[in-house]
Amino acid sequence: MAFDLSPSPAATQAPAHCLACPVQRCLSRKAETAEDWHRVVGLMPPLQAGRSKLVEAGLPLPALFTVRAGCIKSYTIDARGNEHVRAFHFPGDLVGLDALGARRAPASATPVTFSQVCAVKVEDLDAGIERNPAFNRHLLQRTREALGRAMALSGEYTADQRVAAFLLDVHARIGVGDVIRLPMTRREIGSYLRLATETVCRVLTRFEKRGWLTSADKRITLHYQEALRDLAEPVGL
Amino acid sequence: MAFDLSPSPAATQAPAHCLACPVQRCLSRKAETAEDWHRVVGLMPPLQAGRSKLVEAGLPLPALFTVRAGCIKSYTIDARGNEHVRAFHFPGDLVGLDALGARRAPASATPVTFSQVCAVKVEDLDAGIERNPAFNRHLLQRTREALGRAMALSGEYTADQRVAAFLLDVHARIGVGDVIRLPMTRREIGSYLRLATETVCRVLTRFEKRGWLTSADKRITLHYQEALRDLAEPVGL
DNA sequence: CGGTTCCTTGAGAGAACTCAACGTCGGTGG
DNA sequence: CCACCGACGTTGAGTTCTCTCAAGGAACCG
Repeated sequence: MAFDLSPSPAATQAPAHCLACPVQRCLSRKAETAEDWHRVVGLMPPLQAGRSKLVEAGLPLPALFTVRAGCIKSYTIDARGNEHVRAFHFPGDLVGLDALGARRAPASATPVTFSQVCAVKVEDLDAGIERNPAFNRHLLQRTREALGRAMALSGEYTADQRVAAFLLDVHARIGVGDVIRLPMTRREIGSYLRLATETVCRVLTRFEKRGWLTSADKRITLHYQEALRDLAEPVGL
Repeated sequence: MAFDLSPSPAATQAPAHCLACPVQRCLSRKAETAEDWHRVVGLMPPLQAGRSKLVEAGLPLPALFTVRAGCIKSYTIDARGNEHVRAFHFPGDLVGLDALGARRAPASATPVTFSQVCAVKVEDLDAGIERNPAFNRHLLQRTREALGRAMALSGEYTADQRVAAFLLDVHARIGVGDVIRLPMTRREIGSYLRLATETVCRVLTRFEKRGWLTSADKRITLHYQEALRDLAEPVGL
């Protein structure tokens, strides 16, 4: 279902920060009344990398967040103190879906880079769920998408396939032309893809030697997406 | 949230096959009217292993299914013709959540063994969503659970950890005393856990040599769950 | 500037895979 | 009735991919 870009009847009731919001795919678009608008869209102060937690694993979910700018990661810390990145959330994505309705959040969430998010308090969301079927479908849809992504990633793939799929996915979501500005470190990428940091490096070097891309730290330029696509195809992200 | 076992106001409106249903956790328990009961619960003829598909990958989801007896597997076939099991569904589980709201189902579903399921047509489900918020919460909750399971499994674990977690999970769901009657083959277990068939065998043999269990083909008897639990703990299924 | 974190490359180790072989079981057809 | 076939389960041997350990250079921050 493509997103409806035509002006909604509620457009005139939108808060000022919504009118200037770069994100098109947002929970707020499902709001039907001015009351709902302000319930649903609470712009939060800018977030610095790693300075705050939106969600704390083990505690109840305080709110559901829509990323407006930047990048948020969901992660867990295992018994040995190692971090495991579960997801990267880019503008338009919802943070907290994995905890919605659960007593305790399964993962923490924190900004990877300078970020801005909108928050919907869980109480308000529950109220919205009761009354607005469009909210429901939106949430169910997004949760299903997250499930699909997790399923795809849980498959049995080589390091090359994983990295290729990751690059294409990130490119599709925040790429500008052929260029990707990666917000996260190699270690975080490796944690997300279940690869050692060194393996991520080696794969990138390998791709670069083949002329498929140019890697300058966090700036990746894709030269030959077809090759990456051939590799990543089985992953089906 | 523990399931409410007290007679619901709708109990007298239940179809005959519901009164005799062994499954307690079912979409039907959310029905509020006689109309909903029959909309939601359509008992299907018994299914033989591998003889039919409930869901066909690539096609729209025809209905959502609740497993009443047996075991259903969700799976995909990759470009090389290899099967990848995404999930095993036991009595009480919903089949098709990963396709709900999507144009095309991401995975097929077929019985692993002699099974019985109830079906809710997608149209009826949508109607239910509009009117009954309890449906929604149920669906969202189940989808979130599936997401949690996928996330847990997508982690980076050893073969021993995976198999231990799998055995405990299956035991919790369909175990009788210390005994598990596995409905699926070693190949299917390996496909689900992203391990070679031989590796699954070797791990089971290893566990048996340590006295943790007795493995006689599809019949597994757990002797020392603590040891398995210690291994599986990081997986957090 | 030090100190820390990140990125990169090399060398060796280990876990799981592939290939191969064999016994068992259940179904099928001569 | 039984021989045959295919699928399944198990075990062994060798290989391969990724990890771990180690080290050096670059970038960033206080």
